[in-house]
Amino acid sequence: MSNTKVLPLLEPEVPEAVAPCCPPLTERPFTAEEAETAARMFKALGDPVRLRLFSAVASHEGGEACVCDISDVGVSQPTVSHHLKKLKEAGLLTSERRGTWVYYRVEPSVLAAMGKLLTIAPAVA
Amino acid sequence: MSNTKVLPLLEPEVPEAVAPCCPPLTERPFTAEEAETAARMFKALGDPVRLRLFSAVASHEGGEACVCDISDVGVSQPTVSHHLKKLKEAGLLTSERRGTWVYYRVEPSVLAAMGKLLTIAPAVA
DNA sequence: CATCTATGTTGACACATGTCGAACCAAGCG
DNA sequence: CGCTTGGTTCGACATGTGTCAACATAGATG
Repeated sequence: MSNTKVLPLLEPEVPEAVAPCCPPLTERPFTAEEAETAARMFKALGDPVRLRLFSAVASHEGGEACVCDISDVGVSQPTVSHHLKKLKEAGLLTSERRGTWVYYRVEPSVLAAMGKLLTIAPAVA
Repeated sequence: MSNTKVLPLLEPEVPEAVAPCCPPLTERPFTAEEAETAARMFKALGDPVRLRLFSAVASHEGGEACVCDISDVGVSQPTVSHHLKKLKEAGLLTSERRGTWVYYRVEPSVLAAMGKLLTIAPAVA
């Protein structure tokens, strides 16, 4: 074995652009970079099917759900998979295979971060 | 005068789908209609340029700004106008002409409504 | 009225996105 | 090993979207 476990960098999908993202929208005008980062998350939730999938996962027991539990949103199964992938790439969901089924889970910090974006007053006091 | 002020219905752009929209995303799976409504707002903020414009208005003095104050976001003026229109159609901004300039203003209830969508626990107690 | 400035609208175009069917991978099971 | 079930990936297609240049409109001002 020539290359065992070299280059641990360059992970395929890193939801790093989530938690410490940006100040509240009302605090000051967003910079281009901040807008780019935050818009990615809003965009991920900007599709009805994705929003239903995300809500289904987020409201499911333990903030986690099997694909089979939430794939009844009126589109084909490949489309469901496609949207779940998008949500994963946006850092809103994580997935894990356990035996036969694949479970998706929502990061609580994501909701908190996005919620802070939309606060009226930054409470600078 | 044959038709003076008849038919006050059918307004051109009504941001009605904003305030009492949907329960928190984590409360229960969204219905198709709820998702459609909420996704429209998220989608409107899902573009970096629009997010910058919205943030610029929201953070401006009095939650209101002239187009000339916020149109420095790296795109042409028609594009700015186009995005502001989109934000208006999504119910996130309102506009008003005062003399030479057009002022855009953010509805505080909108931020509150979207913030509620992203709350972790609905505090059902 | 002529004209200038500030915004909005139109038309066109490149590109991104949502969707599906078909093919493919991954586990369990006979 | 082949079959079945759950899920993803691929390829293709139609539609949506962001962008700009050109034109149009609304007030102000001379």
